[in-house]
Amino acid sequence: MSRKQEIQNEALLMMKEVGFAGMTMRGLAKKLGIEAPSLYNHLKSKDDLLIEVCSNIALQLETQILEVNDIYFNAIDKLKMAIQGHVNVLTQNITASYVFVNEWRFLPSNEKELFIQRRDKYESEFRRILELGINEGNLQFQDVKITSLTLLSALNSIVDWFHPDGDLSSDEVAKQLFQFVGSGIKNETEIHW
Amino acid sequence: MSRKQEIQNEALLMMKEVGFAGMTMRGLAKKLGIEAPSLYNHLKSKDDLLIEVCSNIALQLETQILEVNDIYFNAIDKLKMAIQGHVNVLTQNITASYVFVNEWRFLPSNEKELFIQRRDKYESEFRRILELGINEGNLQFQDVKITSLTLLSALNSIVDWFHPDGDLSSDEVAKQLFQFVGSGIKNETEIHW
DNA sequence: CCTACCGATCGGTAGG
DNA sequence: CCTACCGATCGGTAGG
Repeated sequence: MSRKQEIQNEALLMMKEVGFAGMTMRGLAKKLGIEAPSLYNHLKSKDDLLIEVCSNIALQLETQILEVNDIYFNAIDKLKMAIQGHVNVLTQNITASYVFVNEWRFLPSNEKELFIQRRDKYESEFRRILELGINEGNLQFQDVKITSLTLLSALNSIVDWFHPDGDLSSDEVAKQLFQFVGSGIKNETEIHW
Repeated sequence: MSRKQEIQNEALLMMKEVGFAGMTMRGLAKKLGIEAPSLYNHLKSKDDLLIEVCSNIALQLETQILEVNDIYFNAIDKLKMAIQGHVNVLTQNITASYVFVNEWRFLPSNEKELFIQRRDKYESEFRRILELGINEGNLQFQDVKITSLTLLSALNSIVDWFHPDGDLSSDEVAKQLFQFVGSGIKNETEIHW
């Protein structure tokens, strides 16, 4: 692992623990056993550490959803795949994903705007799947936009509790989250608000 | 509105915009048209501003869930009420709730520990409802703990997009979120993972 | 509510 | 990767 990656990894742990604003370059250097100015031989600013992790996770998520939407499948299967893919990216980079979810809003303004655009695009790809399911007659939602936002937040919430060495695999988590969208209440039960 | 409340309100807006760590007492004072040291006639520390908003929202949520669990009702109705109550508290204090959801982890350590305890208690009250529903035979979940965590995150995500002057009322949002838990996928649809 | 000010700490640079 | 250091800014206090 290169020195730069070591720094990135340590920075991730620190950003998760105290937030991006709470992380100091001196504190980061200390954890690595070097002096703060030495960090700047490997990166050009503190902001860079946040930018790298956010765009890294974003790229993985984007790649995954585009693959799903490129395939000719029905919406239910696409939804499964999209959820599975999303959960996989997050669980395989659990610390980075925690920072991605919780600290992206502290990106410098230019990168923040770009990030928001990418996030909105990603959300719209998810929404496309839900809309396909409605057209196919297999899904029904009052408001697709709210549903997609809520679904993504539900998926992202795994960064708060998932442990890679726990008893649940990424696929098992994905399965549960998929079922959460549609089968919590048994079919026999009458639902009137 | 008292001076202290004016300061709290302005602090909320600023914490939402730049985060608790990003908010400075000088910046806050400037928005209020006074000098930074003057703030300390109304509060004793910057931390106090965060503590107050977090415990304020927490108390409202606790009061509400205990009411629901005190009533003799079936789980489906309780779940509706709990969701409705949660959504109501958040929508009626939308900026404070945003800070509550996103900034509680920057509470000073003593208050943070207390907060986590209260949050866990709240989550367990929600879980009780889900477990009641399972016992009644109207609800089914693979893992109740994960479901309750996911559900609460889904509910909390409204702080990201809800606008009090938008076209959706608090009750309409609650209704949609309730349906999200259990009726996204039509009953006729075969679900096999 | 103000002026004057404190010690501490920040991200980052110069130069080697 | 280091020492030496910069200007800027932080939360907060003293005293009125």
